[in-house]
Amino acid sequence: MSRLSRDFFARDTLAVARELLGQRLVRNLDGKQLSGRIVEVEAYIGEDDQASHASCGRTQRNAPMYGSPGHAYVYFIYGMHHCLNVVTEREGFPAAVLIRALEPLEGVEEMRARRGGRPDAQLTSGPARLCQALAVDRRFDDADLCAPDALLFLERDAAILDEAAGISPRIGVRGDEATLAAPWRFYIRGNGYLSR
DNA sequence: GAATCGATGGTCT
DNA sequence: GACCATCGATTCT
Repeated sequence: MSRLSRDFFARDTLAVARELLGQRLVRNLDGKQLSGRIVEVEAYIGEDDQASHASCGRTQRNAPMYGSPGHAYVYFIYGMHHCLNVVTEREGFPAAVLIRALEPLEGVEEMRARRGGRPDAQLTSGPARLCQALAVDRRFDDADLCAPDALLFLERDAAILDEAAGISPRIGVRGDEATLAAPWRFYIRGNGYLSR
């Protein structure tokens, strides 16, 4: 199973988001491997995207979005949750793909424990849920997901056919009409681990 | 099921 | 001091 390289992420964000469907997110936790298949993502593109954390320009918090593709942008939200993004496009242009849901593959028992024994359908079906299940927090902010020794990385798996891929506006975002309507959420139709 | 609401703290103006 | 790319419990229909 080959890892996704930096070249994969250094492209148009919508293309990266679409092609991340079906790929594996892998976490090495104390030697144990936890992984899941990506089933839902959202794209955040440039400072003109009102829903993006970069819409007000560069700050200390969103700096990783302006950095090198293939790095993580992990932010803390609502006083208790973490969310994981993968940075895309060229350095200097703020863009990223938010990983919104996974289908658990390896280390499911560990995920159940980390998620307080909740039903399996709720283990990784949300951006903050999957971070809790895979023990992803701000220690991974700006981490290089393409480094050979990365503890968090992406692996190539089967591509998702167009007829199996759904496209919709993003969830939970604020902004003007165009922002709310932008079809920048991608998901695997009918998958049991979607965030909603 | 759907709608509503509180939790809880980092970040930025 | 306001806001927040969420979650889970509670309170309805």
